Amino acid sequence: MSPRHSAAEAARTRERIVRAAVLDASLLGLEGLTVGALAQRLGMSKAGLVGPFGSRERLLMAALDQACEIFRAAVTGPLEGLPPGPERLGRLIDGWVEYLADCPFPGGCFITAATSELDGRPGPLRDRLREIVASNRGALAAEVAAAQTALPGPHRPAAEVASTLMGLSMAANQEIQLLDDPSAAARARDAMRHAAGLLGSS
Amino acid sequence: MSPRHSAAEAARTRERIVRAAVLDASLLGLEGLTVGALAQRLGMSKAGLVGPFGSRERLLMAALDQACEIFRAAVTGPLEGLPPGPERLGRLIDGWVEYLADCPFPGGCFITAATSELDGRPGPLRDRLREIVASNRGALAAEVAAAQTALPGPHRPAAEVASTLMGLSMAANQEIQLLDDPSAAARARDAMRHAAGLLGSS
DNA sequence: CCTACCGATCGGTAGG
DNA sequence: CCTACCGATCGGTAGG
Repeated sequence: MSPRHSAAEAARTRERIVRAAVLDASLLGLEGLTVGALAQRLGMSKAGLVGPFGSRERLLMAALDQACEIFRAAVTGPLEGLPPGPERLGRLIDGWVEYLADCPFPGGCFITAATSELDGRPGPLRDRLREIVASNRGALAAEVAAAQTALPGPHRPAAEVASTLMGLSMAANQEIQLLDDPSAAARARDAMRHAAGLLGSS
Repeated sequence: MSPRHSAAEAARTRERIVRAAVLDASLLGLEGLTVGALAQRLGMSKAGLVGPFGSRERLLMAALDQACEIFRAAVTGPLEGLPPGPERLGRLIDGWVEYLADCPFPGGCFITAATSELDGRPGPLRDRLREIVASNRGALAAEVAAAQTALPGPHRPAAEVASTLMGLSMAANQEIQLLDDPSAAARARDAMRHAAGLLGSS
């Protein structure tokens, strides 16, 4: 006979809380998330909500990690098995733009928003985000470098192309989330493919 | 004989409050600014701090407008009198990168941070920010189009180049504020000049 | 997982 | 511009 509260049940509760925390933090920011409001929305007490994490800050950390996981599942997950090269980089760009245009986060790219919110606030959350962003940037520069070896030169420095692609994703996010510009996604796709060297010079 | 509290004195007080509010909001976000903490830092009462504005939200609006003014004074102000064209666009890029590298806001570009914070929160602050960003984007696209007429073609669409420049500024801001990357400014300058068509294809 | 509570702080206002 | 106060809410904890 299983206990009233099995470990699997506790894990499900935890996951349910984290999922709701990600949605709240996407709209209100990590700092704007309050345990009282989140508990009320889930029909739980504040103690029951924070309990599985120990503190609000560790709940925020779990939400940040979950957001990173959602990003990876949407953008880089579908590339698994494809060999590095122009084809893979092109698909990465398409998936990235699709992620921005039909975003799993209601408030737009979670990582971009967290960057602006946390970059001036020293602490564990900022440290973790810095790791996440540095890792994503490094992986992106490697994708660019791999594609360049199969494309005719000369090439821009891979780090510069990676910066351009990161920036274009942030610009598209702003155009979609703040400016409600319906042409943002198509423009971002063209600009990113061009910056990556995947389009002719025409 | 002047009254104890002249209009000029009131204006100075107001300006002093707005200046401090911009600094606080740059580090904590507009939502993170609290009138109690700001009043204590200025040695004032909460009522005295909010009084000249009527409410906290109108103080935030004044801070947003002031931040926009600071950005313009730093980046587009020095271009006054220069005719549109490649020379002017190049100087704009240089001033923009300099603004990001040696930023008048302690937490990095105020407008970029406000975008991420406000884009999911309907209200007067979001509406005002949207006007500011749309205006800046439009002016930038016009600068690009003017420069292109004096440069050998073919050209990328001006709106696409404007998106790329906006994005590169955001990427550089992230690299400077979150990643502490000392090569960010030089890379951003090269990438922006290249995106603007101001560099050869070498 | 809950109730019940802690001290602190929130934005705002009355009255001067 | 101040003091003194309002009701509401904050994150957290004790005890079960």
